[in-house]
Amino acid sequence: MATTLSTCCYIHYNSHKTTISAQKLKAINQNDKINNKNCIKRLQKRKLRTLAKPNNLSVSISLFRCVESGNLECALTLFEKMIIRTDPFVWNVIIRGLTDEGLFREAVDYYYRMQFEGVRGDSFTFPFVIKACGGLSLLMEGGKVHAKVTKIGLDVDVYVCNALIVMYAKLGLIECSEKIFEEMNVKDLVSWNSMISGYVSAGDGFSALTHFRKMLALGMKYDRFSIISGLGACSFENFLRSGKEIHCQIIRSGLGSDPMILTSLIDMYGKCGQVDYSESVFYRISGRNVIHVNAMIGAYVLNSKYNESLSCLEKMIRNDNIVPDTITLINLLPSCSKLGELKLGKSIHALAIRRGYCPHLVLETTLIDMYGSCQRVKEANLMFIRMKDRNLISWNAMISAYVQNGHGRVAFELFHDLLNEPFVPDEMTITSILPAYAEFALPKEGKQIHGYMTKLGLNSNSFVCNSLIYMYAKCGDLQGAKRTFDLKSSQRDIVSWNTLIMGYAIHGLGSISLRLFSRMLEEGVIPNGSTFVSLLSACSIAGLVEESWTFFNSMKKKYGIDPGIEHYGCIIDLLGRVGSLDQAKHLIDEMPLEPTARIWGSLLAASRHHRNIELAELAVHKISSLQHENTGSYVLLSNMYAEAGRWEDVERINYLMKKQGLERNVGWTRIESKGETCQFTNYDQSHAKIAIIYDALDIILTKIREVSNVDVSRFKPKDRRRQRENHPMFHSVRLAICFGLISSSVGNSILVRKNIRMCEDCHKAVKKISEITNREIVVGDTKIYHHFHNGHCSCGDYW
DNA sequence: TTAGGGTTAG
Repeated sequence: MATTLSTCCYIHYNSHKTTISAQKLKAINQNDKINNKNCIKRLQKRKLRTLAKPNNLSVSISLFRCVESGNLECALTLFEKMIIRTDPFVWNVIIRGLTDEGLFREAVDYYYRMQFEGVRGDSFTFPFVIKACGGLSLLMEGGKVHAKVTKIGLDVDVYVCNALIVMYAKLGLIECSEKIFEEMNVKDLVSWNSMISGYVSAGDGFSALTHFRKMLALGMKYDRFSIISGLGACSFENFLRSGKEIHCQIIRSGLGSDPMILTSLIDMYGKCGQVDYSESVFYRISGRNVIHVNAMIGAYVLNSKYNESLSCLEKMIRNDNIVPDTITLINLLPSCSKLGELKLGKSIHALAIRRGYCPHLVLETTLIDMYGSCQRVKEANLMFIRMKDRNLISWNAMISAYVQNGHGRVAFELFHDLLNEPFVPDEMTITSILPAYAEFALPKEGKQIHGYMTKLGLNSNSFVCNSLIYMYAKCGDLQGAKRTFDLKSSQRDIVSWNTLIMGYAIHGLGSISLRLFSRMLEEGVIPNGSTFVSLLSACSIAGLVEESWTFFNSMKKKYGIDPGIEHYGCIIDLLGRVGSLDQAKHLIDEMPLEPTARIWGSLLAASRHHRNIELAELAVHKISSLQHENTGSYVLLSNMYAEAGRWEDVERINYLMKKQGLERNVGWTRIESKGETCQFTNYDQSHAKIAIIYDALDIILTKIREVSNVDVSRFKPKDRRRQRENHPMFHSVRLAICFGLISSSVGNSILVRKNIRMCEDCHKAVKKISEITNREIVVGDTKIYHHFHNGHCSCGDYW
């Protein structure tokens, strides 16, 4: 359609010059509000008297009828066939038709063509053209049109001014709207409504409400649009009291059954956190429509009542014959994400396709989010790839889906692709990608992304600030985390405290975590469930057994917090650490919550540490039955089998993995040296200084062999070969550490990062290296940081 | 023939 219209615009660019007086026609209707029928009659009457070409009149009428009935193609065909187009009326009808259809570019093109053909725009032309400029989001066009109306003296016309108020608000220039509004000599109801709604769309609910009240104080008569904007202002600012006042006003003024107002009321109460009030409005509506249902579902979702949102739709389909539309699906999908209802999410996707709702930018973005939340990153990616249009939010959703599912490296690649797109990353992009940096990056890279954020002016938001604290801690730069925490005191919240407590925890500095907790209480910050996850992790990693139990028991007693699955996870880690495997298994069986893959993962780690293959097999089986991504647990079990020389079982696991399409992650270790980041894989030969690295490794190998527990001689010859192939002697972590040793000054500490957990043999070896070289060696894996010093590790040999 | 309008993604 758009192409056809554009073609029409340009093919007939040079048409005939004006012969009909525009002023005459303008005079006909200038002050009248007439309906279609009257207009046609009047046109016929007047034109029969004044126009020399009655044929042109009938075309004008037909053209108008076409636009009125929505047949724009027909109107355009008629328009192009007109020999004389000097009457602004026909241009106005066409421009209006295009604007109403959302074809803003074409509408503006016709306006320029009108000028080209020497037809002057009138007070009817400009409101349409200004609306089209607002729709195009082009300040340049809008500004030119504004200059034009000022030049020809139409800047005093109420309709023109009202259109300008709306246009500037849409362009994000609310100050310009304000200026026009203030300078208007005569303001009508639409002027007030446009200004109030402009403030709401600019996110300034306070000014919107002030103007709403001012309008009432001036004795202006308000209408449904004033009310809708007023309620929008209350929703935006969480002004429940004002919302309730407007609700009373609605009832007093007899607007209580207006369907649009009822929708806004449901929405306002939902956004003010009063879903009960939303329900009360909703269930009193007679003749509910799909928009009411959508607003109610939105209110449920916003207030975390996901099951209620699903049953609401079910009831409405059954009792009110409501047919879900695109927005119903968009509102419902977050419930699938939060409840992990992948099956329902897929059904919604299928329904959207069947009903022809796709392609739809928002719907598809919500589907990416749903698939990402339900750990279906492949489906999310497929959705993303197939999208016809993408915006920054869809890119962010895809980056977030990768990060959430542990695909940090792909997320990095996508983030870099995004930098080549015409989008500027926003706070959400940064909070989405920062965990990927946290997962893999080193301090210098962490600082680089922080610098980039500062350049974009994106580090003042509390979400971003907390992500930064986490990222620094996870990059191994605890000082950076602490510095961000101290500097951002104005954006600091409970999440900042929890994050820093967790930051020290993952570095095995549990005692500092505990001191921070005390300071947090002194500052009057009340702990929440996540605080205890951080604290219990701190105790567990640092081996503070007694403290762990004290905190766990105080949660309910002292703070009224019911232990969640994460808290049980920390206690199971702790029981694993002290070797109480039976107790850990017993706790899993007896706890009041359904065990998750993470819980079984804790038991698996404990089983690995205490060489309990039977329990490890059970844990892996449970993880598989939860349909959780299973690569890590299979690899761990496979390694246990290998350590025990059970190669048939290793083969079986490999077969299982292959059957399920799972691939072992290629292990690597990264290190920063003299401004550069180097990455090593096992048995790596690619580094420029690899010969010196292997020489250095040779020198310390003799010492390392003393602590290695891999006794090749106890295997059969065939197994011995395989054992040698899997020997950790040249594992990436050792190569990276040796590179660190030869490229840094004696005494300096060495920091490396791994993408998978350290094997036991390397852990023993690095302890020994720290002793013989008298260096502090810090190794960060996906879970914690190991600080090796003088033959000991901060993890207490449990990770 | 003109202006303002309900529910929509992280």
